[in-house]
Amino acid sequence: MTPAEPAAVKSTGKPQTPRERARIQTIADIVRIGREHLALHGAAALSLRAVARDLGVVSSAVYRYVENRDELLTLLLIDAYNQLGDDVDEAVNAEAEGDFAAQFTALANAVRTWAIREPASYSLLFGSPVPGYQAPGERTTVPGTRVIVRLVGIFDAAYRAGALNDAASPAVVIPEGLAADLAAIRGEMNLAAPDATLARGVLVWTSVFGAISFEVFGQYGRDTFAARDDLFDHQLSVLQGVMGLQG
Amino acid sequence: MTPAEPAAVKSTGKPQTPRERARIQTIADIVRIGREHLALHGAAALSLRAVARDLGVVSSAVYRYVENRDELLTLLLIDAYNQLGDDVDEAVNAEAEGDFAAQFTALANAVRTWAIREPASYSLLFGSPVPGYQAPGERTTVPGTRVIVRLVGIFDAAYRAGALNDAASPAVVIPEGLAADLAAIRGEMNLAAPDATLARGVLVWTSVFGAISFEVFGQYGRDTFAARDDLFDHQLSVLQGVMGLQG
DNA sequence: AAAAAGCGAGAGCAGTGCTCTCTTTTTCAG
DNA sequence: CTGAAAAAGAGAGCACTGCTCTCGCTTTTT
Repeated sequence: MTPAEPAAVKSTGKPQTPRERARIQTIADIVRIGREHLALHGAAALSLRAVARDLGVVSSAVYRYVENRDELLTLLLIDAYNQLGDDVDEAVNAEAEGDFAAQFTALANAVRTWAIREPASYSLLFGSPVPGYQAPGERTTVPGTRVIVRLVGIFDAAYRAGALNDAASPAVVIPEGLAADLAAIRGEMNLAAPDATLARGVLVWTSVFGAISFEVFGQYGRDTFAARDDLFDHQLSVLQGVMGLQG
Repeated sequence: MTPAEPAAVKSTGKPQTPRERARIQTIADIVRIGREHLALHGAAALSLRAVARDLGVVSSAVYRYVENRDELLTLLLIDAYNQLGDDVDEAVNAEAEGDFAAQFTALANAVRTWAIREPASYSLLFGSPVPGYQAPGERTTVPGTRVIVRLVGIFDAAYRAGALNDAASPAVVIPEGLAADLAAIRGEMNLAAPDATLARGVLVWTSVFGAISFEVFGQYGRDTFAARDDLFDHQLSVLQGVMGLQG
């Protein structure tokens, strides 16, 4: 599964002095404790003072390591993105190279499993934005796009391999503005798939996260769906059909 | 659009004494101010003391009207659900009675428009749950299900009218557990549509909210999609195809 | 008119984020 | 090896939060 030790610490070469090593260790401890508090009480209840208590240190001391509460949120955000990315990569890599349908299913199931296991982290990444907190794009963009990059990679590889059934997308017209956006994405990510395929990929992407969010955030009633695994499987198979992925 | 005056106050008959009328008015003021704070600063930053200040009263006085912060959240939750429900009803009712595709599009666009206009309220309803806060089902279930009830109603009416193209759903097998859940829903809501249709309806439901959440929560990058209206329109048309709704 | 209930003000408690100063410890340069 | 510099921890303090309690005052009810 996911490693227990957070790796959100910048490893600029080898740690030299013992003080530097201690500092890195302390930051790692703060992230670990913060992750525990996040899992137990949620993001809004994340308190630097409580982390300091668990660390066995007075509250002002943690400010030597973490600039403020938002900085800790950023560290936890990056940590969670990488946990999720690792899980997804592992699951997708376990599938046969040419079995794009299985890869898609594995990716979606990995996201769902992680989300159910770490609902607070999932909320932090994909839920309502924490008020007053703006994630610094230059630090979170790369880990934050690992899953979507992987998903798009699967779809594009499937397209290149001729594994996408074009009959699934009839005469759907892509408006000009959207086509421009998609062209930019295609260029930036070196994709081959045409507009209709990319647009459907976006829909599949949002739909997968919509289904998972409904489950994690409790939007289905409490007792509406008992067979949630079945439900998700079914949703995936329909989305697979939307994509034209032959199962 | 939506009325400016919140109606989340229980109107048990006519207000009798002036004190009772003043009380109802004060609660309405608290909800109105709370809604403003919610829109400006988000749910987690909603402070009873700040509401008290805006109300021109000392902080402990609001506890005469609202049991605690969670109670205020519940009032705002109900208020927001009803705002959204009113907007959706109005939009759907404006369409021709037999034009189910237009009704579906109107519903989805109404939700999206409201969500973009009131992102904090949307987050409260459909985002990460507020930690430590559990919405009291007996007060929120009815307003909270207005949209989905309306959506299912559209789909079921379309099915009864023979307006759903069954060719869209090939040999998709519904597992036993999911079929049981769907049967329970069908019974409870007096539906006629078969399992495959209901299951697709659930997918469409979660997909619509997934797309809106991605937009409102900023999950697309900042500049990834400039033509967001086009994108949403396209997603709706694909989902319409998934449902087999003839446009 | 007297009793009861409702209401607002104020003090107070425990918690939060964050800053500042002071002291101790560690690192580094000469 | 010694003294300066840097880093770290402790503690006090400020402004804020949710919430409780008590004390008077006003309105309603009996």
